[in-house]
Amino acid sequence: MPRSESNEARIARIVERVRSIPPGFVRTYGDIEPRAPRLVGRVLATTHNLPWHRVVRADGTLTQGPRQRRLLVREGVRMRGERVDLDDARLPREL
DNA sequence: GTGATGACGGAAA
DNA sequence: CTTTCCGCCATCA
Repeated sequence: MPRSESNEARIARIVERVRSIPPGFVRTYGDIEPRAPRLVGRVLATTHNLPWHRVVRADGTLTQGPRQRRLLVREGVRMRGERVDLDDARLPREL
């Protein structure tokens, strides 16, 4: 089966979804791109000017350690120990 | 072309 | 709670 969607379109969609996360909230890699969460990581690592700290793992743990934690806390995101309280800060998936 | 890798997810033990 | 294993998709050596 050929790709039903170009790579650029997929990347653009990921970037858009990351950009649309408001301060004080987060989304998980899986919520952004269910079929390719690792691709989201690649985009965050290679694309500048993105609120990268608002993207966390599915279980609320952080990918970028203390640095990321500090930015989230500063925005008012509630934490449960070392992880984000997803019940409070997680946004619904986009349809 | 093949195989390893990564800012992941989820199930199983 | 932890570790292990496999699926996922684009990149890169």
